[in-house]
Amino acid sequence: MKKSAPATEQRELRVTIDDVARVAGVSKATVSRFLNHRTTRLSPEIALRVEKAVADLAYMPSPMAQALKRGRSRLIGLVVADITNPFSVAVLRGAEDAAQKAGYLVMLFNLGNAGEREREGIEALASYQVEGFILNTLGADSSVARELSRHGKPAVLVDRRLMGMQADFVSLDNTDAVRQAVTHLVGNGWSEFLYVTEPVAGVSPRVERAAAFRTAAAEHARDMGGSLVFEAAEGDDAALDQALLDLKRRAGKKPKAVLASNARTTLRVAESVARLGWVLGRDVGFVGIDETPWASLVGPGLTTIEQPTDDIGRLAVGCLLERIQGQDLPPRQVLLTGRLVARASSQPPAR
Amino acid sequence: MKKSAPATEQRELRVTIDDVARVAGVSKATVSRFLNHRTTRLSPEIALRVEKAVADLAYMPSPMAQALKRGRSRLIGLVVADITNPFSVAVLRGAEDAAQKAGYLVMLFNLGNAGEREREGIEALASYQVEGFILNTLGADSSVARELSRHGKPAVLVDRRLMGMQADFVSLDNTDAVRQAVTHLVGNGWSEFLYVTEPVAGVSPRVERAAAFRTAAAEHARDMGGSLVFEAAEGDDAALDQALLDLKRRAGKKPKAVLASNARTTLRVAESVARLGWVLGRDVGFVGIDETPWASLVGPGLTTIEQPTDDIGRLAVGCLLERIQGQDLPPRQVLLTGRLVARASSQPPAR
DNA sequence: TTGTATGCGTTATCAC
DNA sequence: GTGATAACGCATACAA
Repeated sequence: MKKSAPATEQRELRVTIDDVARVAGVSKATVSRFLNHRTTRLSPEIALRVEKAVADLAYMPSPMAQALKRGRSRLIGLVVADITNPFSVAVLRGAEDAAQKAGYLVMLFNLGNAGEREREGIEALASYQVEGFILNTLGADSSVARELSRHGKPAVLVDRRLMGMQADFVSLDNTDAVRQAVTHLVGNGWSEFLYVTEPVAGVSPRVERAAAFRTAAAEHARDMGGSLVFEAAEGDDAALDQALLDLKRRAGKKPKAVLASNARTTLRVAESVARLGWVLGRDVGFVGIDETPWASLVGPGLTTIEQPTDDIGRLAVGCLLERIQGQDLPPRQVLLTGRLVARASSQPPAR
Repeated sequence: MKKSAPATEQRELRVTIDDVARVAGVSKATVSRFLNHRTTRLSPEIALRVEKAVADLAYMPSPMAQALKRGRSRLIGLVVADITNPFSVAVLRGAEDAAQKAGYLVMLFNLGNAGEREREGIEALASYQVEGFILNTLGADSSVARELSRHGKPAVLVDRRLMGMQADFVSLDNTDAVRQAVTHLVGNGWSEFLYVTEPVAGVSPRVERAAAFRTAAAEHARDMGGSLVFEAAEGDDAALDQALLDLKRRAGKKPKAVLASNARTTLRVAESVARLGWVLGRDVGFVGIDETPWASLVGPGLTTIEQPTDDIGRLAVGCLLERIQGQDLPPRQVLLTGRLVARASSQPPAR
């Protein structure tokens, strides 16, 4: 019945371990041993026969069956808050690459910014026996931590911390990044500052960066006029325009600069500046977190802080694999430092 | 032995169909039927018991085991040429979304532009019993078509055709898109044209768009001065600068315009224009294929042709699911029309 | 209508 | 050293 291969319709030609065993004239146990426990000694002659059969049939074990048996799937689950976000994609790239190199495949679950689906995503991925998670979540659903530990599978957080979650964490060194930006601008002679961020709302990188800005501002107090943090609500461009106008009024004749918390904010600030008829780097200094391919093309070129996104992804799966391999370390934090890419938007103000 | 759950170490608390059966006081066959064949009539009383047990235990079938048994995994394999490419990501987004809604999960394999890994990717994904493929490949490895039909699994091509591959194909209507761009520019009074593309090298969308440009140029011959196609090699910025200078010389006093084949090309053209000290929309008209978040910020704003990327992804999995459900249709082509987003870079030339 | 038994492709525990 | 054989969790043909 198994041998009947109708030539008309191409049937499933999956080569199984039984086929190999039959061709090699051994039992499947032997084949399995040959494949998995290279240590145990097989008689050379048999080893050769098996090896040849495997090669001839181009046999590849079914990861599904393996997963079912051993409980390990060589799969990594990646839950991402918003695949539209270039940062997420960059991390994904690094992660997928590192995973591939380690013989793992990535299963993706995109939340589309729908926080309530976090549990759903983890659930779905877990059901496929992923061996661990990389989470770039919204942190909206606090039950995620429980959900995760319920499965007892390792997880590493990327970019965003999760309250009540004891796990490895890989991210940009936000404090240092903001400090670099402020130091750079102050050093170039800018003195009135506005830090623009998406609504903080307890999202950890936003919280940290805003706090870092306040700290840095305090550190540079004697070289700075004033500093303010503005939370730019999603669609409210008018408010952002107004914040910039306020900055201008506040600054008077002193050179004013804006610091944007990420690429999306950078976009919005650039648009706002354009609406006001200002020119970046002339009417207002600028540094934005997140390097982008278009940074050099906007105005006179935008100074940015580049995140080592690739490394973030790579290190995230690195951490994860260590956990998967059973190492029982305490939760680690991996903070990567950003790199300031200086362009004309932050050059010393005229006069 | 199964019942011994050491309280010290949280053991695998995977709920299996056996657990449900035990709790409900029925056989696992009954549970399975309740879950899969809602049609077959169970005695209401038993159905209720099973339902309650499933709910109480929060039972979720193991997709792995199901896949092993039925040969179907509710998994879709997505092979992407370069996850760094915003277009790929946009498609991925749409695809992942549609897949999720249909109860499928996406397994991702990124080629990182390494064409020789196409087979590897398909192989890896296939081994996980993905039910079908969505391919946005490089087309470098011609063995891919064979590889695919070997597995007998449906595939749909996105954006790039594959030689010798009979499969569904979803893409932007390249011909129409280029025609829109040319018509728009000609209508606004631009007359000398340069079409800039990445090296064509047999890559189908590049071929098609370049061809479409030549056709459109021919159609508008009486309103156009001249038209040329330039293939911008990867790192060779000087050549691109020279091409633009040639365009200028050729055009003389006539208004000259550049058409960029995609977002990456747009970036390079914009950089080149900046190097030459020109201003888009004034010294040179411009339209680029691919809408981007930064299009409005470069120069006076870049006119673009927006691809319906989301729909492309969505329709791709739509096609795929139809195939998976066994419909035996002839290969289809789904061509989606782009939308011209007019900005100042293509406004009628001064004078 | 429900239960029993078998097999999907592996790995692992026994015997031999 | 090697080969039966029993799981892994599930779906289904068949028996009841």
